[in-house]
Amino acid sequence: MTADRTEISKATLNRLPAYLRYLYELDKKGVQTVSSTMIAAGLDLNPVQVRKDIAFVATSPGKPKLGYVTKELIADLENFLGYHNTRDAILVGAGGLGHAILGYDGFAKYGLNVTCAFDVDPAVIGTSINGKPVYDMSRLPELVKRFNISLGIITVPSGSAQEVADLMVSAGIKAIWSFAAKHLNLPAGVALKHEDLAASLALLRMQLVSQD
Amino acid sequence: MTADRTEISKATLNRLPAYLRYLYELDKKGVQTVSSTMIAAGLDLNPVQVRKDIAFVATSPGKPKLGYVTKELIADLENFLGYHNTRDAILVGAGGLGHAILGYDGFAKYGLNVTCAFDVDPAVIGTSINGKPVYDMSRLPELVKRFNISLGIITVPSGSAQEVADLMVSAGIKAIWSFAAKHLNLPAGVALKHEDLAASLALLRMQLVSQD
DNA sequence: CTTTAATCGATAAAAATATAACTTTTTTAG
DNA sequence: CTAAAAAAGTTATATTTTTATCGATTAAAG
Repeated sequence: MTADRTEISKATLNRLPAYLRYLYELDKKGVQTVSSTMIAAGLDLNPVQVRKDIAFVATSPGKPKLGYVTKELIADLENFLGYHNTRDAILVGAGGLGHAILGYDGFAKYGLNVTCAFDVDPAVIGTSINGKPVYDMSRLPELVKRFNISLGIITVPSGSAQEVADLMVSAGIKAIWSFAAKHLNLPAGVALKHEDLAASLALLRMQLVSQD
Repeated sequence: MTADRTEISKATLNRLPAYLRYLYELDKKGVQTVSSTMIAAGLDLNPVQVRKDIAFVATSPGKPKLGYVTKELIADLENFLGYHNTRDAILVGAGGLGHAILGYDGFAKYGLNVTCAFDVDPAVIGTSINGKPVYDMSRLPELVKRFNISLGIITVPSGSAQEVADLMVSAGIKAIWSFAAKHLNLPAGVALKHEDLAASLALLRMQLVSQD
């Protein structure tokens, strides 16, 4: 195990970006120091939970009665989340969703740089979306290797998702962010994050139904 | 509480759509019965977990040595997840992501019908995306009330997300699906599902980094 | 300078979730 | 017709995650 002390929990990691966003807001308002109580109140969380989460990432301890120095905590979070350390990624599937992702420049802030896209549709191959070229799928292995890309985004229909994933893996990609409604089978050592919109929707509906 | 026995867990609810998708595949291949072991193997899960999850939704019990009848289990899952019971929704923010969602007809399968969109940009107001009209934001309350819409999708920049959410709530919307990178403050009784792409990305990067 | 109230950090308890162990049932094979 | 195998169902244990408690610290107010 490469764990420094105790491994950071998945749940914590999911909350950190929300803290960071909240801190940006406070900083913009000129708030110098921020307490875990304040963050918890702003994000509807438990103060103790916030404090524990922060303990993982903060380099300097918080002061009683004041809390943490806003700018320092922001820096610590950004470092921890790797926002300063940009990674190149490719995207496969320049359809509706793929188009939207390529068109969104906000990921740069999170240290993600989508360099180009791939597709099989001759209508989009050769075009450029938001300055990012769309290549033929067959060129994927070559380009991934040449630029040493480690992250791939999948926005193809579920029918071809596994095929695309296999191609990515064989080209050397080490992490896949998939928006396809399909379970992907990947070898150990390749990280996967599956964005399951159907599941999200199910969760929301369930809350909705249980009200009336 | 309307809980039949023990309340269904959030984690379970997140897995059910994946089961359903897998069952569709098997059914298409002509597989008559399916065991929890088979599902678990296909989706890299624990068989007991699958069995417990299924116990929540299945109307008829599984048979030892055989498992569940594929078509029956599909029907049970679809019913449970409410896929047959379509809900109307509106979307606010006809930008890149909003455009992609409006253009995607796959949500119908999940019982979600996005009827129309709203925006403030004169360039898109009055146009139609995938057959869905885009109205001026000011008409939102009127239309939500007229058609008794209960679900709203937010795809606006984070700066205006809270404002949009407030408008939705005051118009009578009871569930919000937000893609904005911003914590929303909502009154009790309004359900919220926040799609935090930054958090997803953080999770993925962390796995990636811990490899090398 | 002393008191006060707020907050941190650490530890403990509780709740939720996942995994494992065991028992029962039913099909298939000998 | 009986034994073996496979899988469901149930109960128990372990793990993870959240929440609560307590003493120590310290900026701010009197």
